[in-house]
Amino acid sequence: MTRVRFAPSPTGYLHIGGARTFIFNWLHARHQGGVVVLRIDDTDVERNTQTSLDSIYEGLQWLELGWDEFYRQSERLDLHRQAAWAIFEKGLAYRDFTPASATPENPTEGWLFNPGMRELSREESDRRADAGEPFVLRFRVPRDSRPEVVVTDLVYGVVSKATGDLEDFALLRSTGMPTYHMASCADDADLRITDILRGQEHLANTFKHVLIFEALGVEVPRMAHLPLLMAPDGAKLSKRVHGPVVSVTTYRDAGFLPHAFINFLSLVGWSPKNDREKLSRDELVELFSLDGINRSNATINFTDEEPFDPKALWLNAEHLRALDIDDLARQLVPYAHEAGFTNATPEKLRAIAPLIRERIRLLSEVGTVADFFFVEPKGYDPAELIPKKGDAAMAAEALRKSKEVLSTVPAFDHATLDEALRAAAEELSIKAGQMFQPIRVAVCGRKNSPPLFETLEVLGRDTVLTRLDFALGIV
RNA sequence: GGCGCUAUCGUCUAAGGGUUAGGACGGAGCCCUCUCAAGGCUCAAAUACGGGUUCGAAUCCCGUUAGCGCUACCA
Repeated sequence: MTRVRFAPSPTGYLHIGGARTFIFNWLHARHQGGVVVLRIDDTDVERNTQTSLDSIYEGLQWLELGWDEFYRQSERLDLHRQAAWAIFEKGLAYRDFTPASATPENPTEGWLFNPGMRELSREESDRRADAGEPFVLRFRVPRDSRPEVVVTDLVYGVVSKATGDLEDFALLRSTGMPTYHMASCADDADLRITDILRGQEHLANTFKHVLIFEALGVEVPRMAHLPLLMAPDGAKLSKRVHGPVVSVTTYRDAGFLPHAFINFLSLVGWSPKNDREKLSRDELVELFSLDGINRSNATINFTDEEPFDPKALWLNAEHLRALDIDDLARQLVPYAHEAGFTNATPEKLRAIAPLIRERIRLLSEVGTVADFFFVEPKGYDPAELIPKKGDAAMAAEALRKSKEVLSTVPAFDHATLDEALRAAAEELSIKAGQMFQPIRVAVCGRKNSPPLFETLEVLGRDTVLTRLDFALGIV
């Protein structure tokens, strides 16, 4: 049984890199019919915050992928400590009494261990510990008996590191708290994690982890490291320097569909190798394979002006267009309210949805694309009313004529409107387009809009006539 | 500095010894059209650099350069 885990630490917001790691884990597990474990790696008490934890839940819940088991490392500290001391008992770890301030002597030089501590006798070590002297528990890297540590990564292939280049890393801090390496491996072993998919920044840590797993006497899980997500400036994505664009909730708030967002992220660093781009969640589960994962970092393409990767936008638009009208209308409701359209009822949105479905890339764009369905367009420049190759007089004439026609037309539907308005244009000896533009601007407040007749139909005769009057007054 | 990893159009990627180096987004143009979209068609756009190996290299090897990561009692 495949068991994977996603192990965020609540020291920051859930950003899209973390989300992608979760997605890949989820996809991998579901593809194999396995189990997804969510584990909060909160052993760094100093930096943990509740808001980070909330942000992680919020982001993860929005993805609608779910998980099967849940753990918090802070509730499993005894397990981690027991594991660490088991390693110590086997002689594979030792107490280091060097004060913390003295350890990082010179970070630019290869530090391996603090002098004198490795070879402390068990008796002396116990004695000093009993006397209350603080210490960290360090792993005793077997540099003499073993030339290198070899890992076969499912993405990066065989990678190895000389033990002579591996420092004696800490297992337990002087506070007794486990380090990330210790807690992570003890938990992975205890939770019987079979496949570890995580960011490539952990590739170098993997050698240490292999040593820990071996010391624990457990099988080393399969490893698959994922290429990192970078910002266009070449730096790793970070909330501090790149702003809210890296936060999952930003995508949610802008009106991404969760499965479109998942679709986008799944395609960065991974390829189904069949030129497919728009993929449903089920298709992703079926197609997902570690073979398709890349080894090089990928850049998310955003700018200050456009915070979302154009491809993410396009994919979202694709998924939006694939939604059925009722579903789309339902999803639009909160965004219409957010835009300030207090009169945006589900019924009205249901009527508008077909008109904007192919014109929005984000659900929030209902606010800019469909505004005139909810508020009177009055701020436009009267010059906009003037049709191409026409003048103000032509605009006024077209407006007057359309008012006359629209107030008497027998039905207010597409076919009737189409026929009546075209006939009116002919009567005035102007082109249909010259007839339509003043109406469009009067009714929508701008030159770009959904198709005119459908728009008029949704707006209704009274509203349309009122707006034509207003336009006539300013033209 | 040491160690590890990586390098194909602007971006995401396919091709893993033999292809006119393919697709997608974005860009440009044309068509469709009541505007805007959507849709259709077309075009521009890449194997980091230098050496090998080979009949043949984007692909294998070495070097250079660049980027990223690790080098903590952070994760």
